[in-house]
Amino acid sequence: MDQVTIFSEYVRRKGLKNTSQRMTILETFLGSKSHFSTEDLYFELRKKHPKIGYATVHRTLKLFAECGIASELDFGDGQTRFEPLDLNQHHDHLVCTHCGLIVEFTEPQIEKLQEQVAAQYNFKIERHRHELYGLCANCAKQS
Amino acid sequence: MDQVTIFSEYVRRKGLKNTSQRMTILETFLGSKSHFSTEDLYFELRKKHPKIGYATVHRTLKLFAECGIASELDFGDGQTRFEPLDLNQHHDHLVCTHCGLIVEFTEPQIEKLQEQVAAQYNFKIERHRHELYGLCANCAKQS
DNA sequence: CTCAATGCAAACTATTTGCATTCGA
DNA sequence: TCGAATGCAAATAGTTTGCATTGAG
Repeated sequence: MDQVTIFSEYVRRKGLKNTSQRMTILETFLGSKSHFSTEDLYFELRKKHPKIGYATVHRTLKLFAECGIASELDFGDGQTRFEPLDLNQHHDHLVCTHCGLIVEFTEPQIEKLQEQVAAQYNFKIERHRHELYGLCANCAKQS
Repeated sequence: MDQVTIFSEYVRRKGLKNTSQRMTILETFLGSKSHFSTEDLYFELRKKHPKIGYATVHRTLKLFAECGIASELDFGDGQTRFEPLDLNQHHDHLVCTHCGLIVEFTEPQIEKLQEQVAAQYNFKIERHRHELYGLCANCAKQS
Protein backbone atom coordinates (compact mmCIF):
# COMPACT_ATOMS: atom_id res chain seq x y z
CA MET A 1 0.00 0.00 0.00
CA ASP A 2 1.55 3.27 -1.02
CA GLN A 3 1.67 6.47 0.94
CA VAL A 4 -1.08 8.21 -1.00
CA THR A 5 -3.44 5.33 -0.30
CA ILE A 6 -2.49 5.19 3.36
CA PHE A 7 -3.19 8.88 3.67
CA SER A 8 -6.49 8.74 1.77
CA GLU A 9 -7.77 5.90 3.87
CA TYR A 10 -6.70 7.60 7.07
CA VAL A 11 -8.55 10.74 6.03
CA ARG A 12 -11.69 8.83 5.16
CA ARG A 13 -11.63 6.72 8.31
CA LYS A 14 -11.33 9.82 10.49
CA GLY A 15 -14.07 11.71 8.66
CA LEU A 16 -11.59 14.32 7.45
CA LYS A 17 -11.52 15.84 4.01
CA ASN A 18 -9.30 15.32 1.04
CA THR A 19 -8.60 18.82 -0.14
CA SER A 20 -6.58 19.97 -3.12
CA GLN A 21 -4.03 21.57 -0.77
CA ARG A 22 -3.47 18.29 1.02
CA MET A 23 -2.93 16.48 -2.25
CA THR A 24 -0.53 19.15 -3.46
CA ILE A 25 1.42 19.02 -0.22
CA LEU A 26 1.51 15.23 -0.30
CA GLU A 27 2.86 15.18 -3.86
CA THR A 28 5.52 17.74 -3.11
CA PHE A 29 6.36 16.00 0.14
CA LEU A 30 6.90 12.69 -1.62
CA GLY A 31 8.71 14.22 -4.56
CA SER A 32 11.18 16.47 -2.78
CA LYS A 33 14.47 15.64 -1.27
CA SER A 34 14.03 14.33 2.22
CA HIS A 35 14.87 15.97 5.56
CA PHE A 36 13.39 19.37 4.88
CA SER A 37 11.89 21.67 7.43
CA THR A 38 8.33 22.98 7.34
CA GLU A 39 9.71 26.24 6.08
CA ASP A 40 11.66 24.56 3.25
CA LEU A 41 8.57 22.74 2.08
CA TYR A 42 6.47 25.86 2.44
CA PHE A 43 8.74 27.87 0.15
CA GLU A 44 9.00 25.00 -2.29
CA LEU A 45 5.21 24.86 -2.45
CA ARG A 46 4.87 28.61 -2.82
CA LYS A 47 6.66 28.47 -6.16
CA LYS A 48 3.73 26.74 -7.75
CA HIS A 49 0.94 27.44 -5.28
CA PRO A 50 1.44 30.97 -4.00
CA LYS A 51 -1.74 31.04 -1.98
CA ILE A 52 -1.00 28.13 0.29
CA GLY A 53 -0.55 29.07 3.95
CA TYR A 54 2.23 28.13 6.30
CA ALA A 55 -0.23 26.86 8.88
CA THR A 56 -1.76 24.52 6.35
CA VAL A 57 1.62 23.09 5.47
CA HIS A 58 2.42 22.69 9.13
CA ARG A 59 -0.89 21.04 9.98
CA THR A 60 -0.67 18.76 6.99
CA LEU A 61 2.82 17.57 7.86
CA LYS A 62 1.61 16.82 11.37
CA LEU A 63 -1.21 14.86 9.81
CA PHE A 64 1.27 12.89 7.72
CA ALA A 65 3.24 12.03 10.83
CA GLU A 66 0.01 11.05 12.59
CA CYS A 67 -1.07 8.62 9.90
CA GLY A 68 2.37 7.12 9.66
CA ILE A 69 3.65 8.23 6.28
CA ALA A 70 6.10 10.80 7.65
CA SER A 71 8.45 10.95 10.53
CA GLU A 72 9.59 14.04 12.36
CA LEU A 73 13.29 14.61 12.72
CA ASP A 74 15.06 16.94 15.06
CA PHE A 75 18.75 17.46 14.49
CA GLY A 76 19.03 20.05 17.20
CA ASP A 77 19.26 23.06 14.93
CA GLY A 78 15.94 24.44 16.04
CA GLN A 79 14.03 23.26 13.00
CA THR A 80 11.77 20.26 12.85
CA ARG A 81 12.37 18.27 9.72
CA PHE A 82 10.27 15.63 8.02
CA GLU A 83 10.95 12.65 5.85
CA PRO A 84 8.66 10.21 4.06
CA LEU A 85 8.50 7.11 6.17
CA ASP A 86 8.88 3.76 4.53
CA LEU A 87 7.52 1.29 7.04
CA ASN A 88 9.70 -1.55 5.81
CA GLN A 89 12.93 0.28 5.97
CA HIS A 90 13.93 2.00 9.14
CA HIS A 91 17.10 4.07 9.12
CA ASP A 92 19.07 6.51 11.24
CA HIS A 93 21.18 9.52 10.31
CA LEU A 94 24.67 10.87 9.97
CA VAL A 95 24.66 14.66 10.06
CA CYS A 96 27.55 16.83 8.94
CA THR A 97 27.90 19.66 11.44
CA HIS A 98 29.72 21.76 8.89
CA CYS A 99 27.79 21.58 5.62
CA GLY A 100 24.54 20.07 6.86
CA LEU A 101 24.80 16.96 4.71
CA ILE A 102 22.50 14.22 5.91
CA VAL A 103 23.22 10.58 5.17
CA GLU A 104 20.99 7.68 6.10
CA PHE A 105 22.32 4.48 7.54
CA THR A 106 20.98 1.17 8.75
CA GLU A 107 22.77 -1.16 11.10
CA PRO A 108 20.68 -4.15 12.12
CA GLN A 109 23.13 -5.12 14.82
CA ILE A 110 22.66 -1.78 16.55
CA GLU A 111 18.91 -2.29 16.38
CA LYS A 112 19.32 -5.67 17.96
CA LEU A 113 21.54 -4.36 20.73
CA GLN A 114 19.02 -1.62 21.43
CA GLU A 115 16.36 -4.25 21.97
CA GLN A 116 18.61 -5.99 24.42
CA VAL A 117 19.28 -2.80 26.34
CA ALA A 118 15.57 -2.04 26.50
CA ALA A 119 14.81 -5.56 27.69
CA GLN A 120 17.44 -5.25 30.36
CA TYR A 121 15.67 -2.21 31.83
CA ASN A 122 12.17 -3.57 31.17
CA PHE A 123 11.40 -0.81 28.75
CA LYS A 124 8.93 -1.33 25.96
CA ILE A 125 10.44 0.68 23.11
CA GLU A 126 8.12 2.68 20.89
CA ARG A 127 10.70 4.53 18.86
CA HIS A 128 14.25 5.72 19.05
CA ARG A 129 16.51 8.41 17.84
CA HIS A 130 20.04 7.73 16.81
CA GLU A 131 22.13 10.39 15.15
CA LEU A 132 25.85 10.67 14.56
CA TYR A 133 27.14 14.23 14.26
CA GLY A 134 30.49 15.10 12.79
CA LEU A 135 32.33 16.06 9.64
CA CYS A 136 31.56 14.44 6.32
CA ALA A 137 34.41 13.36 4.03
CA ASN A 138 34.41 16.64 2.12
CA CYS A 139 34.36 18.93 5.11
CA ALA A 140 36.98 16.89 6.93
CA LYS A 141 39.26 17.25 3.92
CA GLN A 142 38.93 21.02 3.81
CA SER A 143 39.56 21.73 7.45
CA MET B 1 40.43 16.78 38.00
CA ASP B 2 36.95 17.49 39.28
CA GLN B 3 34.32 19.62 37.65
CA VAL B 4 34.78 22.62 39.91
CA THR B 5 38.47 22.72 39.05
CA ILE B 6 37.83 22.30 35.34
CA PHE B 7 35.40 25.18 35.46
CA SER B 8 37.66 27.44 37.51
CA GLU B 9 40.59 26.89 35.22
CA TYR B 10 38.46 27.47 32.15
CA VAL B 11 37.24 30.74 33.61
CA ARG B 12 40.74 31.87 34.46
CA ARG B 13 42.17 30.85 31.12
CA LYS B 14 39.50 32.80 29.24
CA GLY B 15 39.86 35.88 31.41
CA LEU B 16 36.34 35.47 32.74
CA LYS B 17 35.26 35.99 36.31
CA ASN B 18 34.38 33.65 39.07
CA THR B 19 31.26 35.16 40.57
CA SER B 20 29.22 33.99 43.51
CA GLN B 21 26.29 33.26 41.19
CA ARG B 22 28.39 30.98 39.07
CA MET B 23 29.60 29.08 42.09
CA THR B 24 26.07 28.76 43.43
CA ILE B 25 24.81 27.51 40.10
CA LEU B 26 27.69 25.07 39.77
CA GLU B 27 27.04 23.61 43.22
CA THR B 28 23.33 23.23 42.60
CA PHE B 29 24.00 21.85 39.15
CA LEU B 30 26.32 19.18 40.52
CA GLY B 31 24.12 18.43 43.51
CA SER B 32 20.74 18.12 41.82
CA LYS B 33 19.24 15.21 40.09
CA SER B 34 20.38 15.09 36.52
CA HIS B 35 18.46 15.84 33.32
CA PHE B 36 16.76 19.03 34.41
CA SER B 37 15.80 21.91 32.19
CA THR B 38 17.05 25.46 32.63
CA GLU B 39 13.70 26.29 34.15
CA ASP B 40 13.90 23.44 36.65
CA LEU B 41 17.31 24.56 37.82
CA TYR B 42 16.21 28.17 37.89
CA PHE B 43 13.33 27.42 40.25
CA GLU B 44 15.50 25.18 42.35
CA LEU B 45 18.01 27.99 42.70
CA ARG B 46 15.31 30.57 43.48
CA LYS B 47 14.46 28.72 46.68
CA LYS B 48 17.72 29.77 48.25
CA HIS B 49 18.82 32.62 45.99
CA PRO B 50 15.70 34.56 45.08
CA LYS B 51 17.55 37.28 43.24
CA ILE B 52 19.24 35.14 40.66
CA GLY B 53 18.08 35.77 37.08
CA TYR B 54 16.94 33.28 34.50
CA ALA B 55 19.37 34.64 31.93
CA THR B 56 22.27 34.11 34.31
CA VAL B 57 21.28 30.51 34.85
CA HIS B 58 20.93 30.04 31.12
CA ARG B 59 24.25 31.66 30.30
CA THR B 60 26.02 29.75 33.02
CA LEU B 61 24.69 26.40 31.84
CA LYS B 62 25.88 27.25 28.34
CA LEU B 63 29.25 28.03 29.84
CA PHE B 64 29.30 24.66 31.59
CA ALA B 65 28.60 22.95 28.31
CA GLU B 66 31.30 25.02 26.64
CA CYS B 67 33.98 24.06 29.11
CA GLY B 68 33.00 20.42 29.00
CA ILE B 69 31.47 19.77 32.40
CA ALA B 70 27.87 19.62 31.18
CA SER B 71 26.13 18.19 28.18
CA GLU B 72 22.93 19.45 26.63
CA LEU B 73 20.13 16.98 26.14
CA ASP B 74 17.09 17.31 23.96
CA PHE B 75 14.41 14.71 24.40
CA GLY B 76 12.09 16.39 21.96
CA ASP B 77 9.72 17.86 24.53
CA GLY B 78 10.69 21.40 23.75
CA GLN B 79 12.95 21.81 26.73
CA THR B 80 16.71 21.67 26.67
CA ARG B 81 18.02 19.63 29.54
CA PHE B 82 21.48 19.44 31.06
CA GLU B 83 23.46 16.84 32.88
CA PRO B 84 26.87 16.88 34.51
CA LEU B 85 29.28 15.30 32.12
CA ASP B 86 31.72 12.74 33.36
CA LEU B 87 34.38 12.59 30.68
CA ASN B 88 35.31 9.00 31.44
CA GLN B 89 31.86 7.63 31.27
CA HIS B 90 29.73 8.29 28.26
CA HIS B 91 26.14 7.09 28.35
CA ASP B 92 22.90 7.31 26.41
CA HIS B 93 19.30 7.45 27.56
CA LEU B 94 16.08 5.52 27.85
CA VAL B 95 13.12 7.89 28.18
CA CYS B 96 9.68 6.86 29.39
CA THR B 97 7.13 8.60 27.21
CA HIS B 98 4.48 8.21 29.88
CA CYS B 99 6.02 9.24 33.19
CA GLY B 100 9.16 10.96 31.96
CA LEU B 101 11.53 8.61 33.75
CA ILE B 102 15.04 8.83 32.36
CA VAL B 103 17.46 5.94 32.67
CA GLU B 104 21.06 5.99 31.54
CA PHE B 105 22.64 3.13 29.69
CA THR B 106 26.00 2.25 28.20
CA GLU B 107 26.57 -0.31 25.49
CA PRO B 108 30.16 -0.44 24.27
CA GLN B 109 29.22 -2.64 21.35
CA ILE B 110 26.84 -0.01 20.03
CA GLU B 111 29.58 2.56 20.33
CA LYS B 112 31.88 0.33 18.37
CA LEU B 113 29.32 -0.27 15.64
CA GLN B 114 28.74 3.46 15.38
CA GLU B 115 32.42 3.96 14.71
CA GLN B 116 32.22 1.41 11.95
CA VAL B 117 29.22 3.07 10.38
CA ALA B 118 30.95 6.44 10.50
CA ALA B 119 34.09 4.99 8.96
CA GLN B 120 32.07 3.43 6.19
CA TYR B 121 30.73 6.86 5.19
CA ASN B 122 34.01 8.66 5.87
CA PHE B 123 32.49 10.70 8.63
CA LYS B 124 34.59 11.98 11.47
CA ILE B 125 32.24 11.72 14.44
CA GLU B 126 32.24 14.51 16.99
CA ARG B 127 29.29 13.44 19.07
CA HIS B 128 26.15 11.43 18.82
CA ARG B 129 22.68 11.21 20.19
CA HIS B 130 21.05 7.94 20.96
CA GLU B 131 17.77 7.78 22.80
CA LEU B 132 15.26 5.00 23.22
CA TYR B 133 11.69 6.15 23.84
CA GLY B 134 9.00 3.90 25.22
CA LEU B 135 7.26 2.75 28.35
CA CYS B 136 9.17 1.98 31.53
CA ALA B 137 8.37 -1.15 33.50
CA ASN B 138 5.90 0.63 35.77
CA CYS B 139 4.00 2.43 33.07
CA ALA B 140 3.84 -0.67 30.88
CA LYS B 141 2.32 -2.56 33.78
CA GLN B 142 -0.42 0.01 34.35
CA SER B 143 -1.57 0.36 30.77
C1' DC C 1 -26.17 22.05 3.99
C1' DT C 2 -22.80 20.96 7.42
C1' DC C 3 -18.65 20.73 9.42
C1' DA C 4 -13.77 20.30 8.34
C1' DA C 5 -10.02 22.97 6.15
C1' DT C 6 -7.87 27.12 4.88
C1' DG C 7 -5.28 31.45 5.29
C1' DC C 8 -4.27 35.11 7.87
C1' DA C 9 -2.77 37.18 11.91
C1' DA C 10 -1.99 36.81 16.53
C1' DA C 11 -0.47 33.96 20.55
C1' DC C 12 2.77 31.04 22.59
C1' DT C 13 7.08 29.07 24.42
C1' DA C 14 11.76 28.44 25.03
C1' DT C 15 15.70 30.79 24.14
C1' DT C 16 18.60 34.60 23.38
C1' DT C 17 20.03 39.45 23.51
C1' DG C 18 20.54 44.68 24.84
C1' DC C 19 21.61 47.55 28.24
C1' DA C 20 22.18 50.03 32.53
C1' DT C 21 24.09 48.69 36.80
C1' DT C 22 27.01 45.87 39.79
C1' DC C 23 31.08 43.65 41.13
C1' DG C 24 35.42 40.70 40.73
C1' DA C 25 40.34 40.87 39.72
C1' DT D 1 39.70 51.15 37.82
C1' DC D 2 37.85 48.44 34.00
C1' DG D 3 35.73 45.14 31.67
C1' DA D 4 33.03 41.03 32.61
C1' DA D 5 28.66 39.51 34.80
C1' DT D 6 24.12 40.33 36.35
C1' DG D 7 19.13 41.04 36.23
C1' DC D 8 15.59 42.84 34.00
C1' DA D 9 12.88 43.45 30.07
C1' DA D 10 12.41 43.07 25.40
C1' DA D 11 13.50 40.59 21.02
C1' DT D 12 13.72 36.40 18.45
C1' DA D 13 12.40 32.14 16.12
C1' DG D 14 9.82 28.19 15.46
C1' DT D 15 5.53 26.43 16.36
C1' DT D 16 0.76 26.53 17.37
C1' DT D 17 -3.92 28.50 17.69
C1' DG D 18 -8.35 31.51 16.96
C1' DC D 19 -11.45 32.82 13.83
C1' DA D 20 -13.96 34.34 9.78
C1' DT D 21 -14.40 32.41 5.33
C1' DT D 22 -14.20 28.68 1.94
C1' DG D 23 -15.17 24.31 0.13
C1' DA D 24 -15.54 18.98 0.26
C1' DG D 25 -18.71 15.29 1.02
